[in-house]
Formats: sequence, C-alpha cells, structure tokens
Amino acid sequence: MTKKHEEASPRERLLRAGIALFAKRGYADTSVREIVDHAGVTKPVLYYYFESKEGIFRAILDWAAEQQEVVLSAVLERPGPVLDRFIHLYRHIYNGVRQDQAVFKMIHNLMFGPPQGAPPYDLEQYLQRLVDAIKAIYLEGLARGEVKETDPEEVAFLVLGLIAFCFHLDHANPESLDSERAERLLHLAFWGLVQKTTSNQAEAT
Amino acid sequence: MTKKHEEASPRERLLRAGIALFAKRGYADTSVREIVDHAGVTKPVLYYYFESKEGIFRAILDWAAEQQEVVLSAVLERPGPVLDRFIHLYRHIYNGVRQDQAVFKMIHNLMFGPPQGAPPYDLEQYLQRLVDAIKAIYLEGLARGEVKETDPEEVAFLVLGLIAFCFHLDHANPESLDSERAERLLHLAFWGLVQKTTSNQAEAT
DNA sequence: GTCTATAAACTGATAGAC
DNA sequence: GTCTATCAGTTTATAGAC
Repeated sequence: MTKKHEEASPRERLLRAGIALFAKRGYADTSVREIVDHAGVTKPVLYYYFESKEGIFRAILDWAAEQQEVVLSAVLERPGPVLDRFIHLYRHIYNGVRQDQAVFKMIHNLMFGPPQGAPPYDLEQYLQRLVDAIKAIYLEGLARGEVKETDPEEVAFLVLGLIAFCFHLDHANPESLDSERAERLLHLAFWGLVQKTTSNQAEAT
Repeated sequence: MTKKHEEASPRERLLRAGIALFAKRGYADTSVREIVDHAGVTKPVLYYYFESKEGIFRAILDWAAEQQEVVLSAVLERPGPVLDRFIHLYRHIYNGVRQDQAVFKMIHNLMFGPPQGAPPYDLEQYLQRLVDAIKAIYLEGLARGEVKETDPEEVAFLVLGLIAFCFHLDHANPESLDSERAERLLHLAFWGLVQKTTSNQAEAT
C-alpha cells in the first residue's frame, strides 16, 4: 500500500483510470487515449510503464488477484454460522471499499460477459478461489451439523450464483439498490422454498 | 417464420451473422466488415436493409423479444409441479433450439456484461418478462399449497439468478457442460440447505 | 439491390526531441 | 520519464456505377 490519496504516481493513476474504464465499458470499447486522458498523462507514458493496452489490462488483473486473496483470507478467518459467513463474504467482496469495487465489477464483467476482444487471461482462478472459500465455509458448518450433507461444489455454485446475480442487479439498476437483497436470497435458499407439511412429505422429481 | 433453410435472403443472413458475432464477442468487438463477410454479402447491403451497425443490433433485439414471448407463452401454458416448471423454463429458454440459443446468449451478455459501446436499449423488458413468468409459476404453486408463502419477487430473483449462473457456466466452460446442473441447483434451493433436525427430515438428492 | 472504391475518423503503437 | 508528432491499420459509413 504505497499510495497517497493526494497525488498518485503516473503509473498508479493509469491503473486506476484503466480499472474505472474497463469496468464501466469493457475492454474493446475502452481506448488507450481515453485511459491516458482520464489519468492526466500522455500516451507514451502508458507504453512506458506497461508495454501495451494488453499490458495494463493484465497488470490490473494481477493486482486484483492479490486483492481478492486478501479479502478472502479475512473472510475465512472470521467464525460464525454458515449463513452469516456467506453474507459476510458477499458484503466484503462486492460491497467492500468503494475503490476496490470497480475492479471486482471488471472481473465480474469478464466472467459473465463476452470476451469482447480482451486478451486471454486465467479468469478461472478467481472463480476457483471463490468456490474453494464457499466450500470451506460450508464444510465447517457441516462438521457442526448446521447444514445438510450434499455436494460442496453444488453449494458453492448455489451461493455464487446468487451473490453474482445480486451484484449484477445492484450495478445494472443502481437507483433501486437494495443492500439486503443478497441476504434475503441466501436466506431463502438456505431455508428452502418448499412448504414443509406435517409429517414427512418428500417429493422427488 | 418465412425462412427456408436452403437459401435465406440477404437480410436474414445478415441477422443470423449479427446474432452469432454479437453473441460470441460482444458489440464493440464485432465490426460490420465481419458481419457482412460472415453473411456472404457486401457492406452496402447491410446499410441498405438496416441503416447502421446500431440498426442491425436493434433489429436483432426486437426480433429476440418476440422469440422470448413465444417461448414464455409455451412454458406458462404447461401445467405441473413448480420445480418441474422452473426446470422446464430453463431448458426451453437456454437450451432450446440451437438456432435461437445464440440470441439468448447475446441478451444474457448484454444483461450481465458491460455495455461495451452497445446502443441504449430497453433490456429491462426481457428481465421483467422473465420475472413475471417465474412469479406466475410460483403463485400457482402457492395456491396449491406446494410452496411456502414469501415475496414472489424474491423467488423470481432466486430462480433467475441460478438459471443465469448455470447458463453462464455452460457457456464459459463448454467442455464440462453439465445439462442437469440447473436442475440440481434449483432442487437444492427448493428444499433448502439447512439441516432439518426434528422429525421432519426429508431429503433427496 | 448489389457492387467497387473511398472518405473521414479513430485505433494501438512508436520515433525522436527534451 | 514525459512530451509532440506521426505511422499504419481499422473503424463506420457513403458515393456512384450497374
């Protein structure tokens, strides 16, 4: 963390500008001219620190991978009931520091959107780390008898699908932002949708 | 349906090419040159039938809205248990005819990805129609006492989030395509994740 | 309706002065 | 390190012949 909020280095201003623009409009629709204008520098400066448009793109994603690792480590250390920890994960990843939010939006867009000309990058690692974190939380809850036994991978996809969708809704429709929607959706999936009748009415499709 | 599989009109070939390319790579990264090459025509033909790149983009989305309406109407007419109908919805929307699949992928990308320079379009209508359809299925199940009472909007988001995520997984990782994952995830959310301690222990995988 | 040829603007990237 | 000026290639879009 060698950053001052007052006057950042050209390299850092370029990184911030790149994050903001790539997150907002995607890779193909963001030009290097826009990035350098937004950063208040000239074009050769970008090509000096990063060697190409692809270079700054990869530099951003490399930095983002470290950021995610920091966030996930903190979340995994915190104990508590499974549902609380899932919600805590959502809040920290997606509703974290405003500054880091754009970079997660950028990753989200790359994961769920079209490649749009972006250079190849191992996005699978981001997803896999999230899956692993959710699995770990689930398995701890399972050991305490808090949740039923099922495929941990399925649980991870269930939780990830919901928080990704809430993240999308919040960003696609910022005016109707509902900070507790993820909590309610996870709650709903946690307790189930089916009506629990009197005795033991199991239904299989 | 005024199409013959043998030899389509230039206009229709352009639409198909546009769908395929916009779906695969996004709006900004798809050039009109690629579209006309893929359609086997020349550039002025595109500007004759549609007046611009934005024009063919909007024409595709207008057509897609009609297609979705047809699919949703068919799904809503079919009776059955709530969970079965949710799965049926998924299969018909996202795993429907191979030909129409690309257009749904294109909409999915526009909904969940960055705008990437695409012209403004009311994507909210697509989402709202899906939400309404899921609400209708849920409310019918509620009237039969099949599901517990909760906010229908939440149910719609739960189901939509999961099927959108499965759709993404299948397309992001086609080699590990798992056609029954959506079914399992919906099943999991339907029955809940929590351990039912007392006598009411119903579970099936 | 469909073509060739081209306009005008923008793209990523670089040379060379300071 | 940072600048001005510019390159070569691509973009959307059109003019004008047939």
